[in-house]
Amino acid sequence: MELALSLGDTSKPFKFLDKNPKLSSKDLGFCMALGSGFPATTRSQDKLGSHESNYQDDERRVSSDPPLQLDLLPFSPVPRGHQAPSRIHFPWLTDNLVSEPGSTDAPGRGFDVNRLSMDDADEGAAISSPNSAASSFQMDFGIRSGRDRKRDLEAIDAERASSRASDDEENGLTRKKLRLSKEQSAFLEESFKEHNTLNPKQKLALAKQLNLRPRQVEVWFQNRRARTKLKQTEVDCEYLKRCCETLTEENRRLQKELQELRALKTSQPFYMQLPATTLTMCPSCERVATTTTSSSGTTTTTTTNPSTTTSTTNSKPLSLPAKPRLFPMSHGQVQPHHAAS
DNA sequence: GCCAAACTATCCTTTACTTCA
DNA sequence: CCTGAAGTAAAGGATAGTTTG
Repeated sequence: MELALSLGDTSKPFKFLDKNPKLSSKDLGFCMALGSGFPATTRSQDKLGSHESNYQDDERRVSSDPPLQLDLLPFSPVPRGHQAPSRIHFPWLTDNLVSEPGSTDAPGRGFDVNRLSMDDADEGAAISSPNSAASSFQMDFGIRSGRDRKRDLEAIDAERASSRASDDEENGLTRKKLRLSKEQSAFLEESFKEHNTLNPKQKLALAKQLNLRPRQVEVWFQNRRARTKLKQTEVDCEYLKRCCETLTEENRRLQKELQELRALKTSQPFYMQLPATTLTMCPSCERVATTTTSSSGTTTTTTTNPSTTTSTTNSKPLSLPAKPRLFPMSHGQVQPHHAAS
């Protein structure tokens, strides 16, 4: 079990957005322009650690560039004068990222949650300003299912936590650990399926989409990679354990077989007069065949019924995948290998 | 071209917080 | 309500690769 790793180029979109109909076109219908300003992520840098400053550098680097259209999402920007596609409303998105569907408002304008349609409500992902989430959602709870309401509350909590975190950071206090919302986690998870590492642009794009700091996205991917590795280690461990058990059992069986052969040799001395027999393994089927060399020099590969030999009556196949099976099968039989012992 | 310092990204370990049984 | 286990966000250090002067 291996994770496919695709380190695409920076312009490569997240393919899951195309593949996942739930998240594609209609739902994730927004594009993003990274321009000169990053008001949400720009903050004082003197309190930041080394990692933090790295990402601040990233932000500065991007920020200093001319406005950059990221094609991380399913459709391209709508040309001036064209009808904008419908847009999804992520609760964690700020109103400066998403504009109302069909609205002529440019992104960056305010968003009125009261204008949400029922469809939007059913998506359970109404947009709101992170600073006014509670009041906005309260307006809508009357028409929401309990589950949607719960999700909304979770989103609000996440937003509040994020807001608290930012405030704390700005105040120089230690940032409290926040819990990512289910939507944020799911989105990150989908991103991880596409790329288990991020380049700076992807990181920034994800951070902006999810209203997280780039450092949070980075840390999430780090921890996610660690979880994947841990899981893989557990799987490997389990496999090796099974292999060990199987081999132990096989060893036990072969020891028993050896004892039986020795007993047979003692009771039937004429056995020693048989022609020399060697065991060879068939490279294609990985089974043992018996090759007997006669006194005249001709060799014959024999296939005998295992049931005629007491030493093989209790043979059973190993369950190890793709491992050589060192025991006689139906078309080959192990003859007593009576070396001088 | 070589080298050392700085920078950057990632991994690993640990801590602290949250959730849940 | 308390508690321990599990999950996970986050911090900090180590390391390796890259860039720069």
